[in-house]
Amino acid sequence: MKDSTADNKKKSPVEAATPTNFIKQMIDEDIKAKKNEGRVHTRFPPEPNGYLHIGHAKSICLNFGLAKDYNGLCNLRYDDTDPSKETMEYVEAIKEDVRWLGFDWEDREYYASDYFEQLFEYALQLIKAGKAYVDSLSAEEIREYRGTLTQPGKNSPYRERSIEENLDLFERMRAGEFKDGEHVLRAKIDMASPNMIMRDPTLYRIKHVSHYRTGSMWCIYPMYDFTHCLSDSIEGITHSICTLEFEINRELYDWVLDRLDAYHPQQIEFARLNLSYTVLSKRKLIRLVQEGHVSGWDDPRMPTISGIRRRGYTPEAIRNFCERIGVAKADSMVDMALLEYCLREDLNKRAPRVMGVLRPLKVVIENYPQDKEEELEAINNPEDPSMGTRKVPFARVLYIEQDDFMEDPPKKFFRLAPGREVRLRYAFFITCVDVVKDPDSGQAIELRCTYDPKTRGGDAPDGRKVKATLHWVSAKHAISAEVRLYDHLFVKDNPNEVENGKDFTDYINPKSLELLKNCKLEPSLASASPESRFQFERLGYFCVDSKDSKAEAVVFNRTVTLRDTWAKILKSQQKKD
RNA sequence: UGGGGCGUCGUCAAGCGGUAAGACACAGGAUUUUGGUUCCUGCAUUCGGAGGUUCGAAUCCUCCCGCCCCAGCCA
Repeated sequence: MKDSTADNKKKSPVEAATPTNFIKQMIDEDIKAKKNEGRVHTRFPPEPNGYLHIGHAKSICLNFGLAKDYNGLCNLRYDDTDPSKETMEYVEAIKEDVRWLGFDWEDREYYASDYFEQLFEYALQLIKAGKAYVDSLSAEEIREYRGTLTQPGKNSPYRERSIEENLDLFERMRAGEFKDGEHVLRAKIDMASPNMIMRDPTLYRIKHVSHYRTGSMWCIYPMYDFTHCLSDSIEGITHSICTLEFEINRELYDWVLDRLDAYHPQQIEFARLNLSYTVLSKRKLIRLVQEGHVSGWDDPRMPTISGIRRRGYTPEAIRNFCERIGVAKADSMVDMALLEYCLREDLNKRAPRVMGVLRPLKVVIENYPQDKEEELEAINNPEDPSMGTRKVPFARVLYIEQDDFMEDPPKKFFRLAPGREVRLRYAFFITCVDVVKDPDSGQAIELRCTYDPKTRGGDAPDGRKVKATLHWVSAKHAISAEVRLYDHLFVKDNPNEVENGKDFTDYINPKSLELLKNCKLEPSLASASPESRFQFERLGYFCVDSKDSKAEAVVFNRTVTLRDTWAKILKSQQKKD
């Protein structure tokens, strides 16, 4: 019953609808209540101080996705208020990543730094309303005055300065009359608030640092809590979606907007993504890069968008993953296996199949004529007949995978072994008649086989069956390539959980990268362009490395293996022993 | 020991007072020229725990337990 009707049934609009979540429910209610005239306007607000990672992808998909679902808009806004950490390099990288993921902010590319003048005006307003003051305590003193989680703080001796004095001091802060740290502008709220955030939070600090966009225009910079809510307000954002750790900041978000009588967006918090076998905190990712545990932000083992892209992931797979994991408020750790499932699902449909031998074992077909060669027809993608076929050259000397031969095979191994017949995919049945071994190691270095010319294409006219089909490549025609095998960056499912005296870097997987130098690939791959993806049959999905691959020295990255039930059988058998 | 949040299958996650969706993972089986794909089948008498309200509770109330976040002039 596998007709198109059944397929259509499966993808009926109801079932294909993106899953609901608590944010959509809130928006639905807002729309019903005619809030914001039914408008939906979100924003993705990265700080350009690092590269985007898969956790950001969740936020990007959420924000842009909501805008799309509700016929609204989503802005790209850089939250660039700390000039000591932010650079143009990051701005560019972020744009490239968001675009690659498939989202478009059109002309709405904004920067908090563009609002500095307006923000300054707002600060003046706050001072005039008696809601902010210039504090001249040192950073350490401010910390002491703040109190603790269980004890209230105490008021700064500068808290009651006159409005005039505050105005004067704040203007002079801007004018550069003071050194870093000499004064700060603080909101006058409540030093005894049970919410630490509300104990007269700092609004502006002096930093004689050049900003990557505003240069030396400013020497005072607004803090996040002051900037973010007002930036949202200025842009007419309706729903300001952020992660859970900002939940306590919402009180301040609302406070600022209320004091200033500004348009008031709704902040909504959701749980950030955690993924098993990797880390997703900027601090940790930056360490991996700086300490050389990886080759850079775009190392294919990194959970960064650029790393994942270089690894060979598709934007479709990532978007699908973000949809499947859902949006909620409970802390969660998503299984990497789900991401890999989404990837395979996508690649299975679109990646052309090809044959490549990673660890070559020479095979000589004894009864195949010395100088003969022929071309066999291979299907490019059994999942998609429209992708057509190609010719693969066959000759007397071939390579097969070392793993596909065992001299003394265990029970369930049904690949090649002495005396056994198997199929070479799209080619012939071959039988192993002899094994040439290295005299020192005893390792098989060459297999002598015979082939059955009547099985050309892979079917025996007499109907006999073989239990295995192997991939192979003609020695004479093969191209050599470097292949990089990647595995989880960490051996621990949650590397954030560190045992006493250890560091998360202690859990880095020593085998996260395996370099294979002398792989043999079918000749059609010689012209593969950078970033193009293939399925190496029976092995996994691979892509041409975007940085290191050259026409004369091809480099492939293994994106992900195929599901491997044989490996599972081996593992469970090993466990039994 | 202050405040804010959160606890539904191994992992995500629906559920919104009418008797536990779905996905991944896992385990079987079928089909297969990829030990791939696809297709079947199984997988929470129970929702952190204990009471209570109700004809009826994962959903409402009370208490308890556990986990996360906050003491940056970071975001």
